[in-house]
Amino acid sequence: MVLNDERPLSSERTPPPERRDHLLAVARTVFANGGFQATTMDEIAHEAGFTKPILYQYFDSKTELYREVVTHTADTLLGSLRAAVEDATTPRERIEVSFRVFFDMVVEETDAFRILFIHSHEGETKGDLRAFEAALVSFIEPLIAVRIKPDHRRQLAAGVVGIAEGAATAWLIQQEARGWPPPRPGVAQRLAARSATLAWGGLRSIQID
Amino acid sequence: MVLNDERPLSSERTPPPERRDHLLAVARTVFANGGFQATTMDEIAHEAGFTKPILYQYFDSKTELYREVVTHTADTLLGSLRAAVEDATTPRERIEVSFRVFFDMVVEETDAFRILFIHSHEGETKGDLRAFEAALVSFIEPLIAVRIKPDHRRQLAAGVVGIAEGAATAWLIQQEARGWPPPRPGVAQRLAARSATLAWGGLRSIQID
DNA sequence: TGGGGGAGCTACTCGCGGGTAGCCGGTAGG
DNA sequence: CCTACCGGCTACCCGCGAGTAGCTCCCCCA
Repeated sequence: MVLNDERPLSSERTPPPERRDHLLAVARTVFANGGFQATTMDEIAHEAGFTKPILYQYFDSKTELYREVVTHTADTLLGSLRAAVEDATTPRERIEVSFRVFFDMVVEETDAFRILFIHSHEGETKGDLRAFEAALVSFIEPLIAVRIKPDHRRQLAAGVVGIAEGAATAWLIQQEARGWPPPRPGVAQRLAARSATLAWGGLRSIQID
Repeated sequence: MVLNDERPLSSERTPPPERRDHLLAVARTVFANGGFQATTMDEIAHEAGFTKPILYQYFDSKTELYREVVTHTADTLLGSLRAAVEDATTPRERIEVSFRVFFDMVVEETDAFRILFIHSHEGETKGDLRAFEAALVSFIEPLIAVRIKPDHRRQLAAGVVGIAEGAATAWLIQQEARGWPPPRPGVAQRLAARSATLAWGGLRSIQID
C-alpha cells in the first residue's frame, strides 16, 4: 500500500516504478542459474542490491514472483510468434518464420529459456509451464495443412515443438558447458533453418488418414 | 551395516532382499505422482507399508533414492534401445524400431516416464537427467546416415529425440488429464509409427553440407 | 513361563528458508 | 540545531521435512 507522492528523491538509486522491473529481471537471471527450489529470496534481493523485505513489497510470495517471470517469457514468445506468422503467406514460410522467432529468442534471451526448458517445474509452477507448452503445440497445430485426424495433427504438432525444444535444449546445455561464451553470430539462423528443414521434410511425408 | 544371517523369519511380509526392490518400485510411483520436492520420505515409506527408518536402511538419502529410480529407468530404456537396434538392418528400420521401443516403454512403464519427462530436476537430480538426454541424443546420432557436419548431425539427433519426447509428453499429459484410463490398445504402435514417419521424412530432406 | 534379542516404530533434533515485526539512521522542514 | 517521518534493514519466527536415537513389543528358545 504505497501512496507514492512524487517527491524528488534526490540521490535515489532506482525509483520504485522501475524497481519492480529491475527486480523481475534480476529474479529471472538468478532463477535461470539455480532453478526455483535452489534459489532463495535473500539471494535475489541481494543480487538486486536490496534486501528481502523490499522484494516482498513488490511480490506477494516466491511462487508469485516465479510465475510472473515464467508467464512474462511465455507471453512474449507467443506474441512474437503470432505477429511473425501474420506476415507469412505459404505454409512452409509460416513454419520457417516460427522457428526463426523461436531460436532468435533462445539465443538472445537465454536466461528466459533456461528457466523454461532446462529447469522443469513441480508443484505450483507446473501448471504455467504446461499451459505454455500446450500453447506452443496449439500454435503449431493449425500450421499443419495436411488433412489428417485431429489427434494425429496434435501429435505431429507436439513433435514439431519437440524438434525446437530438443535443439534449443541441446544448444543451451552446450553453451553452459562452455561457460556461456557469446553466441556465435548466425547461430540462431542456423538452428532455425536446420530445424525447419527437419520439420518440413517430416510433415511433407505424412500420409492423409 | 546389516550382517544378515539368514534365519527363517517365519511370518515375514517381504524379506529384506525383495524389500529393496519393492521400496524402489513404490518410490517410483510416488515420485511419479508428486515429483521430487513435493514427495516426502514419510509418504514413500507409508505407501510401502513401513516407516521412514526402514527406508533409510536401504537408501542413504532421499536424493540417492531418487537418483537410483531415475538411472534405473534410463538404463533400462537405453539397454532396450541398443538391443533392438542390433536386429535391425536398414537405417530406416533402426529409426522405426527405436521409436517402437521408446513408446512401448512410455505406455507400459508410464510412471517411469512421468518422472523423466513431466517432472522437474533441479540441483542434485539435474545431472542424471541431462546425462540421460545426452545419452539418447548420442544413441540417435550414429543412426543418421547423411554425410553432414558433426554439429549438424548432433542437432538433428536432438531434434529426433525431441520428436519422441514431445509426443510422449503430450500423450502423458493427456492421459493424466483423463484420469489415467488404461491405454488404448495399439497406442504405442500408432505413436511410434507417426513419429518415425515425421522423423524419417525430415531426415530424408536434409541436404549434405 | 520367563528372558534375551532384534526388527521396526515413535518421537525427537536440527537446519533451512519463506515471510514479517519492529528498529535505525538519514533527510527535510521548522 | 532539533525533531518527526519513513525507507530500508536487521533480526526474528515458524513450519516443514530430512535424518536419527532410543524404546517397545514380539518371537524364539530355554
